[in-house]
Amino acid sequence: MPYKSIDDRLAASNYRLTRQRKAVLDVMRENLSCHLTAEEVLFKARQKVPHIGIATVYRTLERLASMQVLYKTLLDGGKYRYEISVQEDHQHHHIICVACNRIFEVEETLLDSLEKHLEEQGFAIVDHQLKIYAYCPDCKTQQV
Amino acid sequence: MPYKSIDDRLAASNYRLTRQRKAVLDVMRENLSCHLTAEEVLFKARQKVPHIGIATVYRTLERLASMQVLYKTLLDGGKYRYEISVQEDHQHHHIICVACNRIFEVEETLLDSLEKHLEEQGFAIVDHQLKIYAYCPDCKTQQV
DNA sequence: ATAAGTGCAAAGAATTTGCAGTTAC
DNA sequence: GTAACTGCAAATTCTTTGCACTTAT
Repeated sequence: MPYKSIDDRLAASNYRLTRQRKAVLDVMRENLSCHLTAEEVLFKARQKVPHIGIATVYRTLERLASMQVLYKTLLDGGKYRYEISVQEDHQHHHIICVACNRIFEVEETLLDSLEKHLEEQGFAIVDHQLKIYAYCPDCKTQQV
Repeated sequence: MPYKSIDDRLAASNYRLTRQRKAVLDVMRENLSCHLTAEEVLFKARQKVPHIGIATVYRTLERLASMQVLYKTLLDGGKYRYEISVQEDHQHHHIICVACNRIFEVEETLLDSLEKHLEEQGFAIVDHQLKIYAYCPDCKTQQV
């Protein structure tokens, strides 16, 4: 299993563990299945390091994403969102509630047959991402 | 079949068919399975109406998307892309080549069982979208 | 000691908006 | 005739970058 821990990946890339970077990383670790925007990360990180700036947050998120420590995605609304990537394989399948905008995760199992089909057509699949727009159970109930 | 033609949808919404809007709509009709950015639409539309401005293009695309005439999506790179929606049900499943950036369409068939599963959990699904990142057959062949 | 990282503010890129003039109906 | 639409330019929003100062190693 070629999975490397986050700490291994950090150590392998002459990455200085500053207070700011630790704060960002801690925020991401404390919000395991959240899909945070840079601004949300900023506010949470400021509870740890009050003077951290948005540029540092962006730079840190960008760097962590390029190291595969975070997964960066453009789910909706024109803002990037970041999520910690605890497993090697991606499983970024989301249900976005069209009423409350909460984001739910779907477990991955189902795209294997499609992938097989496409590989037969000559594609070499690298990654995939599924977005489902729906009313979540709470919002569905609240509708008349 | 509750499908309404584009013209019906336009007529039903006191929509004035200006030269600019006709140009944008024609561009979209002439690029059936393309996923154009606003800027790409602008340049193509200027071949028909030279003085059309980017604001008009955005306003028209936005309006057509809200009428379900176009499908608006954020595929990659932080820009919205627009595609004409010729069928009632959405089938916006794309393969994005990670080498040449071309976008391929996948026919839809496979997410039914997943939807059934989620509906049982209390979700009411509105739409879904699948992105697959891959090397396309051409680029795969060109790799050593 | 010094290369890397930070915060600020300014720059960029994509999109939206205000407004005075224009046009489809 | 008039409400809707247009083009321009300015404003917004999100993200990136330049630079002088600071800090982890």
